[in-house]
Amino acid sequence: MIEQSERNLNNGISADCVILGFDFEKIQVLLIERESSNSKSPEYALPGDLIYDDENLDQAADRVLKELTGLTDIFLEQLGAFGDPNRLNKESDRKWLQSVRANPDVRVITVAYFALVNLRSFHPRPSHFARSVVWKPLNEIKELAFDHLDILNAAKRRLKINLDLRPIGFNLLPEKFTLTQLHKLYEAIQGKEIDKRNFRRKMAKLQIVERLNDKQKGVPHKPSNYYCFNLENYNKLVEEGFNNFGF
Amino acid sequence: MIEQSERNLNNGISADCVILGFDFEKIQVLLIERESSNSKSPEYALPGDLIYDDENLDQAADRVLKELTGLTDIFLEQLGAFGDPNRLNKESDRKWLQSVRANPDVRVITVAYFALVNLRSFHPRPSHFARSVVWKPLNEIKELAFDHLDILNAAKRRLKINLDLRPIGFNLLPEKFTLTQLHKLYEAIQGKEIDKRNFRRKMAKLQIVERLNDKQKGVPHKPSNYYCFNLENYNKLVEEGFNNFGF
DNA sequence: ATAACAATGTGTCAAATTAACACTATGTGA
DNA sequence: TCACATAGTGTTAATTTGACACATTGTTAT
Repeated sequence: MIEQSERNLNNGISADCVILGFDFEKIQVLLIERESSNSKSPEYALPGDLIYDDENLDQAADRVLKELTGLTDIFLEQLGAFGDPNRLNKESDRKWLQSVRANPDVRVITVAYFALVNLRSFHPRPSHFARSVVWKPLNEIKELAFDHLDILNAAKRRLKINLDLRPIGFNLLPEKFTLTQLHKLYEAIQGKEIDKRNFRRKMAKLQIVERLNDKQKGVPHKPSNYYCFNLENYNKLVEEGFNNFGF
Repeated sequence: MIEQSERNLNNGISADCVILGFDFEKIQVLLIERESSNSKSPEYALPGDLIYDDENLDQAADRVLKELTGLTDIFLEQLGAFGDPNRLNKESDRKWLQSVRANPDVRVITVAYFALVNLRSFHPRPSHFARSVVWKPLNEIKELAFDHLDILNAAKRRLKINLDLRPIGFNLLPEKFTLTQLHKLYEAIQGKEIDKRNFRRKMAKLQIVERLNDKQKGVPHKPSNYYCFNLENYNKLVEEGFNNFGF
């Protein structure tokens, strides 16, 4: 049927990524910025690209992530498929597609992915699908292109659920981190305060963090001890069927 | 672009449904049966159909479910998108597609759905995509067409996770049921024994079941009391942010 | 040098939840 | 009326959770 030796884009399916990071204050999401056609404030969208006919969905998401961040081997999980037949109801979306796609009017289903990264470990770089890339605070985003706000909301839900099922927080932090940073991360994801002593007690009991012989330097207060994640103990817990990493 | 007045099938995307029921013994899944081309044992697949270009994904799943079961307003949730470019590696799959599809060789992405039904409330009926329909025990299925076994495994995981988040079990039971039936259902989903007294104590505390003035009749032992689900109390719990329906 | 500052790090107790465990009650059928 | 089969019920110990306040340690400013 298909008679072409070059790599073929599948015009009906795209992979979009919700890439989340944590700056020790708020959860941030990586968005691509496009110039507003009519001089309004800039418009944002999730990074994504059409998939090729010879790659599977996960590979397409990996590719988008790699092009944008340079990173591979990242926590990446499918969120689901999205795509109303009339998701192109915004005029600006239609115009933008016309500028970047060969067949702008074809119905596209997007398969959304959910990635967790340490945002200090790379500088996002533009790609053929993203001229300008920015981090934005997850909870302050009120508008996005297409149905991307729906996707973002699905990501928020997934983040919370995942946090109870496994300690995904570690994917958002650097290799060594302080308990306060981990604590703030849990609070940011759950959207509520967690008692400091109770938090530390539970972490101590789980034994999935390990105390390093290393402290913060140059902070104008008592320096915090660094910790790292203990993958081995985590795996043990999971084998035992443990599933309560939440609070 | 599209110049046709008739309803158009989108040849690249299908909706497949994992329809689960409970016979008070085991979790059952509704499969379509196709005659084995070479006289081996029959082959099974998940029910599904290509989507139309003017319907959204959820609507397509609703349609499949309705055609097969006659049911609407059913618990139905998206599982995710599946579809390797080379999912047609089995000869039998390719043959079967040739017999039912206009473009059997086009790459198809399938969006999988997850439905929970009371299997006593209907008799599954054949449809244009399903000549013969059967219930099979979920945990005894070792082989399915295409990548449908992957989808089934995703459904199993989702079922367990969902059970902790909300009392989905009630979707699998008739309106009135005994506590023993509910208990067995929880055991079937979790795949482990749950102490009878502890189970009943927790249900009593949650107040999401209501005792009816009605008993089993004609059973050769002490008749069990019937209960029904209390939606109001359940909603109250959810509003309070309760999320521990598990054991 | 020392005092003010700012964030780290630590323990106890009461309340709630969970896990483990065995016997009586009630209807049917022989 | 007795045997059978399943329904239905309570207690105790161990664990987990939630609420709560103060001493520690390094830096900086005086």
